[in-house]
Amino acid sequence: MGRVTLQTIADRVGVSRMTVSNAFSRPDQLSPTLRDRILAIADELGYVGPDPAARALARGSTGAVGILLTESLSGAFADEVATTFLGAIADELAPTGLGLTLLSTDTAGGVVPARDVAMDGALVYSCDPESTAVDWLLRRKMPLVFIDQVPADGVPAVNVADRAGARTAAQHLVDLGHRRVGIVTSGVRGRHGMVSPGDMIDGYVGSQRLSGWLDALTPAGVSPAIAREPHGDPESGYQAARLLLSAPEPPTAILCFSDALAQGVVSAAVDAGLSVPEDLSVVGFDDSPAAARMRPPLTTVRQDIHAKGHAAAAALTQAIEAAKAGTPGPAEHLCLPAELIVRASTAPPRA
Amino acid sequence: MGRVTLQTIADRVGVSRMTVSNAFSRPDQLSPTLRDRILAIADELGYVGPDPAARALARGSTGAVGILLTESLSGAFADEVATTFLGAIADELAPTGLGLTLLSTDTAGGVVPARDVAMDGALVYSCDPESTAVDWLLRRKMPLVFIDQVPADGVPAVNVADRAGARTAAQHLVDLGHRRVGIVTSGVRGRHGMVSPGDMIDGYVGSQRLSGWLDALTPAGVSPAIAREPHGDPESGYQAARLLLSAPEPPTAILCFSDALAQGVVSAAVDAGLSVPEDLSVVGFDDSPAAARMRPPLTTVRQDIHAKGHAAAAALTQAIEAAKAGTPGPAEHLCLPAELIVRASTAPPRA
DNA sequence: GCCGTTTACTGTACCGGTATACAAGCTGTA
DNA sequence: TACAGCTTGTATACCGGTACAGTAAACGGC
Repeated sequence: MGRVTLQTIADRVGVSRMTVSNAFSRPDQLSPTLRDRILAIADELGYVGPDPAARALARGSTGAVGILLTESLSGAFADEVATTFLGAIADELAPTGLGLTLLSTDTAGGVVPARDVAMDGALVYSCDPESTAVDWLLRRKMPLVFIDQVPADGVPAVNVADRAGARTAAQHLVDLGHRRVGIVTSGVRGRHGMVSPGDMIDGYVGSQRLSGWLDALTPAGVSPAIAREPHGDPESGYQAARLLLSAPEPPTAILCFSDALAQGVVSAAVDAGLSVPEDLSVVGFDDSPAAARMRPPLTTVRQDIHAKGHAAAAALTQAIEAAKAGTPGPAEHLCLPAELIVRASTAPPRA
Repeated sequence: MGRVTLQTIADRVGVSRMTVSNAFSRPDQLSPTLRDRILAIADELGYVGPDPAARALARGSTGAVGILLTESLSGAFADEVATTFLGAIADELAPTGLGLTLLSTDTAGGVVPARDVAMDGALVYSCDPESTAVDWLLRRKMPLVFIDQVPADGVPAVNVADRAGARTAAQHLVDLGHRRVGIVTSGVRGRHGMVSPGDMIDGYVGSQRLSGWLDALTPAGVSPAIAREPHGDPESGYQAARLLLSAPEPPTAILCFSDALAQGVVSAAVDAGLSVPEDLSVVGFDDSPAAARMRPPLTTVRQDIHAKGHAAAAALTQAIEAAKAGTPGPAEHLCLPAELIVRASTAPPRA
């Protein structure tokens, strides 16, 4: 016995296949009695509903959107900011009934998800704009939204005022009187250890934040010592801080690329017998839930990740609608605010 | 101008549509020279590759598998254990070229992802087995793997020895001499605050761990005080611990459903002027990265989440292969070990 | 009682590919 | 020379639906 399709049911009920299709997809097109009869027989035959793949082909839309994440997916899942963002996206998408497909940039095996998976649109989150995966998405001309990426013409973008936020954070330290400032950052590619600004091959967010810090530090005559690790976990922050603190003239304050790194920095300071903020001020970035829980509570730059997710999801569904309707419309470039949250991990340097 | 399809290219090159299809999907079926010519013209026409939706219909396989997660997806993303698991799954799937589609159980809007999204198989992670979403998946007769769920006949399952692990943890406390033991757990549904075992409507994992704890406590004549919160974050652990510690005869040790809750429990103890482990022993569950970083480092029950992800992904790809080949094969029920890791958060009670 | 609407259903033509069997043109060899 | 055995390319028949343009009958207004 073959598979049960609309035709099987149609034959059995004695109506046309189209009527059965309508029974499932457009209930208002047939009489309730007939519909009930069809549904009953379909159920009896073990029919589950129109085949999604066939429907996708016929309708021209699959019920899913993709999301392209940085490098290895597991890296993204280890990052609290990324997972929070994903959660926000998922929440926004749920009521629309869209599924969210994680696209790996891994192209091994000859399969390229960005090219080979059916979807109605995609989010591109903090990816290398030169990567082949992004290129495929662009070539498919599907509705896209860039998040935390260098904005591109014709593609809606959602970003955060990273540069302004970073500048405010650095200015805060300058205002407190710090003149020896360290920076702890991370990134897989490029040099590690003590680096100079030119050594950094970071994504858009990384370079924006660095620019912001320098925007405030340079006019104040401060040239920061920068320690850079491959990863962004607390352990890496610990290592980077040790490097900075072992210098002949150690910094009195450290700006971190993330709250996770800042956690490690604080631990390193404590282990080195320094107290925060008296001996060392520490500033994080993102205002993750952990930031407020730290002791001392961490001064950091807050970004509203849920708002970012909301905006991204909205922009995507809107782009999909527009594409379906044939009305491209202009690609909006959104920029969400970033706000300095002063808590207890920063103070003036010891006299 | 319409869309570019295989036919467009075929007409332009002067070959049959099938040959163009082969140029993309089965390069060994035509001469390299012709293939190059076809590819060149396809590129010139802006053809991106075979349409995934059409290919899915014709081939009978989409390049994606689904994953059904507990309740709201954002809840899952806030849970470090779940995200680590997702990362592990994603990593396992990447080399196979399969995309991973997150299925929301949200059925609002008339769209049910579990029924309406095209996929080759699905993982069901810690879901209510009675939920309609799970039911749809079962009815679609698609290859499934149940993870952290009550195993079902005919469906491959991956579980952890939660009960045995919990028993070992509770036994550890009993052996140390504790006789007043508290339990901190969480779950959205059911009663909250101080509860008795019967009040808990928890998932499989929750009830397994509880059973394990009781397996060791009951024979020792210990009947634990149980505090239950809706959520599983540190803040909830804090609240639950306050409840337990404010009792007339507060516990000398607390067993927690997760490391995240344990973090809050430790904070609450510290804030109450108790030192861990001298005044209060605390045991977590999962051995998340944070457990070893806590101070004191947390005694906990370790489960290998990467192994779980690996096993689940392997079971699913295997089930998909089997289904494709028409060889159902028996559904294996795997159970991964759980191991007590004794660190510094447990000690004998004060004399 | 006539005519314009609505309701309920059907027929046909796709959506954009892939599997499979088959035909034609070479090659090698007995 | 004749025949088996590749290599290349083609023709046909689906995969399982949906859109859209009918058509026939029931409905309603005057």
